[in-house]
Amino acid sequence: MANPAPLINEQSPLSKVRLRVWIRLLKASRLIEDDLRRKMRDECDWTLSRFDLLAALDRVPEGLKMSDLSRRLMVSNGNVTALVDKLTTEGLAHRVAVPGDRRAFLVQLTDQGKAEFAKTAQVHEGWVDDLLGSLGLDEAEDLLQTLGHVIDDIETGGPGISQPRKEGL
Amino acid sequence: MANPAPLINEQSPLSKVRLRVWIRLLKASRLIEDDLRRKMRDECDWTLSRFDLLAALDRVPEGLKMSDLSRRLMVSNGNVTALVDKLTTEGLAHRVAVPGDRRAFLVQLTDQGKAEFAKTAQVHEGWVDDLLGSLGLDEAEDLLQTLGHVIDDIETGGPGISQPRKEGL
DNA sequence: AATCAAAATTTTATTATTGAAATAAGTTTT
DNA sequence: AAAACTTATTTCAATAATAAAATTTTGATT
Repeated sequence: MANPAPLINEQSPLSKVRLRVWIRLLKASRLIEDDLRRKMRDECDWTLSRFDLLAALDRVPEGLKMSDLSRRLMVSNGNVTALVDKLTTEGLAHRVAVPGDRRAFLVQLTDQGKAEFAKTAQVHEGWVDDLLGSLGLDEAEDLLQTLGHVIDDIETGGPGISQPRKEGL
Repeated sequence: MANPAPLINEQSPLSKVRLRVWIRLLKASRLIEDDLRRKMRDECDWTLSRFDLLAALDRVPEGLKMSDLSRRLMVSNGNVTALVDKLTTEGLAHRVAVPGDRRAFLVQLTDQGKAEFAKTAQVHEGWVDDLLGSLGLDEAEDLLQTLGHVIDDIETGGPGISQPRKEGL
């Protein structure tokens, strides 16, 4: 009655709705990210990548390997190398040897790094709170859950594995 | 009105939840975008920017000005120039004069451009449908609505205007 | 041990994007 | 109609990110 949902989803409403979701998700994300990036630059003279890197390190006091950082931040290895190098010369982070593996090391925040991050993180949280000001608690929690499902689905079943979905196209 | 919302939101749970929402939104967005970018490159030999540009043009048959494209795609003017130049030399788009304003022109798709976009758009929709496969219709529609609110709020009340929020800090 | 493949990081060359200055056309003010 | 703005686009130099190759170390197999 309401929706006879065709089995062939080539033209199904659902795939169109999902497409619109993606477009809107991307737009929201860019809108927020661009604004945060601009504020970071103008008001703190930081790049957003730098903030993200410090945020990742701040959450794991024992430190993270380069490859962990690369994976978590979803940026290339070379990029992490350059970022960590810069933070190191500025005294915000340092590399410490991993006992038993001379290839790798852990990147940790210095005390100065922790302190500077703490300051900026507070300001950053305020910006985000402003930008997402339209979200009430319930709405925010729903969103959190839905996005969580999407992420899990992509990370587990998703891209690399590509289970067969349909025969024709 | 409806929300007793503490005036000091510095440590309020809500701002923390919003921060988590932002982090998750960004993660989902990157996960999807990276995957689409990779597939575009590997399977179609297209950049994602190219696809986005064609998509914008496809929706507006009468054509769009460079500045419109720049605004819609949220990329710089110079970037649009370069992209349109490339599409033009490949015969997918062309510039047509705007009567009455010799500064501007409209960028339109050529027939070839429309045809090639149509093909790729179909494939693209399939990828998105897969990536967002965890979203049912209801969930997708909720998400659509919530993201719509977020976007509207940012675009109208948001960044440029910056009504005073707090004195301290 | 000697060899080989995998893992962790760095280096490199290339590409994409930006932001700012430059050019040019249109609009408003005086 | 001159001067001063604003808008539309392009050019250009600098930045940031990537992908791929190179280095070094580890772990496993023979």
